[in-house]
Amino acid sequence: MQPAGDWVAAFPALVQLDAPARAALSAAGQRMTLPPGAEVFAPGDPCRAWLLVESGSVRVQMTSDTGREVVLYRVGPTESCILTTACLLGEELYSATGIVETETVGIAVGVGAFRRLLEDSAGFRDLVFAGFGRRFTDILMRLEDVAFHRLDIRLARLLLARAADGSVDATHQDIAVELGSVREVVSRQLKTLERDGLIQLDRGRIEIRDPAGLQRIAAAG
Amino acid sequence: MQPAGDWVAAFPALVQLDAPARAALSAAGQRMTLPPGAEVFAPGDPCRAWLLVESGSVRVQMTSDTGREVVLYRVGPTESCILTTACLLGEELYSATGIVETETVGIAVGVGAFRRLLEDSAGFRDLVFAGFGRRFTDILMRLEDVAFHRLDIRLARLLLARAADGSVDATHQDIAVELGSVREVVSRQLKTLERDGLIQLDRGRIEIRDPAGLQRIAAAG
DNA sequence: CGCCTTCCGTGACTTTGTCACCAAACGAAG
DNA sequence: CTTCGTTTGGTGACAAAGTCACGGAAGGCG
Repeated sequence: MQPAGDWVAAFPALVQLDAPARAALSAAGQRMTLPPGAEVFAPGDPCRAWLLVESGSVRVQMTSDTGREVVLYRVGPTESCILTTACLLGEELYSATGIVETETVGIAVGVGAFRRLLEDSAGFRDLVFAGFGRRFTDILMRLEDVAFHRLDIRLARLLLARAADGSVDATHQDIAVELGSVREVVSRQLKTLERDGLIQLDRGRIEIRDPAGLQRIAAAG
Repeated sequence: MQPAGDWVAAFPALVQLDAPARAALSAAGQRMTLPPGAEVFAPGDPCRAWLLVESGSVRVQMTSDTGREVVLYRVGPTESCILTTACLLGEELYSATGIVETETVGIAVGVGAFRRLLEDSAGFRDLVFAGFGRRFTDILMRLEDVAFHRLDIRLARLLLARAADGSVDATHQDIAVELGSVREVVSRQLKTLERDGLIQLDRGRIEIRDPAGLQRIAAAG
């Protein structure tokens, strides 16, 4: 726990808040650091607090009864988790899992304080709901992707999006979860891309050899 | 347009509103009747008003670039459309289509009045956001369904859910859109169910012959 | 009745998912 | 360094679902 105003001041997103709201956030927010792999919430959990990420990244994914998984979205710095907001507002239980990806510093605001802030601060309301609206569209895109788009196209797009320095660090399983598919299929697709000279496979890593070629595949859908 | 308070009084969901909010809603809301088939909004449209259904039903569905469609949810009496709320809050464009199913009487509240009501009325905020939270979970369920559940199971469930009086009035195409699949596949599955004596097919209609048998299939996943 | 539109059935083929194994690469313990 | 268990990746055989291309049957309507 930090002195009041310390972490609040560090949030660009919070400058729009009026003084009383910032003070209330400081007082009510519990600041915490979570290690990679930590489970922030799981399906069936009641929602006890509104969550705001200061630094790091939390991955939110859904698991089916058959064990298959799909990544819904990630919560990055200055963002809040739409599922948490939805659960708080609708008084529902979590229906997905939140997993810390990189060490994350986050603020937890208890239900009571969250509701009070929503009541009292127009700035806080904007903060909460603007993000909400934008994330909702993201989820719909994800639904469209999984339901309608071919896997090779989505795979090519993911590789391009993730290829920070010409390579992607991820296992085939990681990628399958990202796309809502399964390892075997992803492995085969990657093997084909390798045979065609577009990428080169290593254990836990994929080197991009022909970005333009991947672009061509990605643009096909 | 009705006299102030007329239609507002008819809404069970609105009793929680305080007098000023009800007056504001009465003044700002545009009451309108829409025929079946009317398009309430389409992808790319800007969101000009918050929508509330008084009677009837609006189907919200997403269309992919390849022409495939999937029903996201329906908006029934006393409900509002989560996508509209999300677009208003996030200042985004519509990403789906809203189509009137049965003749619908609805209230449209302009953006300005919507924002003012959100600011001024705690009751209105509750009204808007409680529904929002619940619908969001529905969408996640839909995503899980489309991504992970077998079609025969989802089909059996749909038939049972829709079999009001022992039969379902829908074309195979209707059902395919409902499930996010395609007509040919649905036709084949239905044919199999008919061969197994679980249903009987007519043009635009499906008679349920063995609900227990369908239950067994539906329970398998 | 003839004509047109909608709805349904089906074969052939592609893509994706499931199941069952195996092998290579890695890492921790001895 | 070797052993051994775990993680990761590869592959064949098959099932489920989607795509493409038809063609035919049922209804509506002049």
